[in-house]
Amino acid sequence: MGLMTELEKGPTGRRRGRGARERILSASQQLFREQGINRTGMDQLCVAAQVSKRTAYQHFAGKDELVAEYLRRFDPSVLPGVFDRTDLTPRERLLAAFDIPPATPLCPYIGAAVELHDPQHPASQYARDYKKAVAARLADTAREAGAVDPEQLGEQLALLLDGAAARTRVLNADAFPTAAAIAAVLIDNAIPATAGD
Amino acid sequence: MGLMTELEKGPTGRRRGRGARERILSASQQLFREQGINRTGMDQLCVAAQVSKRTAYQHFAGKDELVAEYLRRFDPSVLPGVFDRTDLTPRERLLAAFDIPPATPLCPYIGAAVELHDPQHPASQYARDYKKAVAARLADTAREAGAVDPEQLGEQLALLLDGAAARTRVLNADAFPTAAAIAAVLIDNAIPATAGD
DNA sequence: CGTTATGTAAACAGGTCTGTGTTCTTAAGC
DNA sequence: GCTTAAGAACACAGACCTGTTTACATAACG
Repeated sequence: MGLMTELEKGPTGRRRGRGARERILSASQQLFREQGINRTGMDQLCVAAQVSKRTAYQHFAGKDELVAEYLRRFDPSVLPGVFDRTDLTPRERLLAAFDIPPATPLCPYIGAAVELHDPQHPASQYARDYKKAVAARLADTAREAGAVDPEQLGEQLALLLDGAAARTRVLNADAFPTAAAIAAVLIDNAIPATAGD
Repeated sequence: MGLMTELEKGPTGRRRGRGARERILSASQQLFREQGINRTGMDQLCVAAQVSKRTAYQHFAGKDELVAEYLRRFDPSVLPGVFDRTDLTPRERLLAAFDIPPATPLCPYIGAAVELHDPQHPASQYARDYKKAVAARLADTAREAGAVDPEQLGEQLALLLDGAAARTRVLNADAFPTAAAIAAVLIDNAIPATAGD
């Protein structure tokens, strides 16, 4: 009976259902990425999300909370499509982390941390948590691959990812192949020839 | 007779000499670093520089030009105290690039590129030039050290520097030791045992 | 002494930002 | 059909930002 999901909009352009929050977050992902956080005003964002400002501020206490939520929704499962690939060996999974689609302009976590410029900001804190989670996941996979010091290798590979992201942004040129080449050297050095696969 | 350098200020608090421009740039270095570029207004900056806004806008066409000049004045000789150290072997010089004072919070070039968010901005263009210059200097030193592929090694080490800077910023923890460890591995791999020193 | 830069001080213009209040409209559910 | 809650539309407040303008002061130099 109930079954009212996706009823979207009425004849006058009215939008109901629970779409407002999702539309706001979706517009945030696009605009924050394209223009940056500070250069995207709430007005513009609400227009893009087809939501009134009043509604936006009923869903989010303020822009700060929205930014934090934007980051949180960004990658809820930490590098999906990399660590989940059971068809790859652990070693291949470590390298797969550097095969990112070229459409990705910049790691949003670094962007947020730099733009907000306040380590205490909720979004900055989440960016920290996320980066630690990535390093931990890499370390787990490194352990699985038989690395001598998986924590160290995980931290090293995480640094390579961040370096590639930052350098890609500054130079406007894809730096991930370089990072992948370094990763290959580190992985070969850290994993005994007889281990893993 | 002339000899009027450093006459600084008159009895009424008036400041003359050619200090205004330098004071503005000096205040920029401090404030842009502490608060970021976008969060530092020209008003605040002029107060800190003890300069009227009128004067500031006579020296710089606008904030954009000031930001570009701020970056340009930052490190005119590209990593001073690293490439100049003739007391070190080329190999040691490559590693010395990772021994940065812990007081340095973040590479201002990355910060500017992210904050300004416009690759066409003069400051973004200079940041690109600077990063390329660093990589070239590293490549030169790598060649001097006898590396097999000095261009590649230079690019790799530059990526490590940027990775350490970005990661230090996001995590609020010094990532340069990790980068130095990776650098040591790369250098050892790229330089034949018999070359250099 | 008079002229001329150079600078201060402070108001102002026009814009954008976050966030709120106010009124009207309409869908959902009984 | 009636009630209720969610949202649209829109003006507005208050702050801050970049950049300009006006009026005044003083140091250097002839």
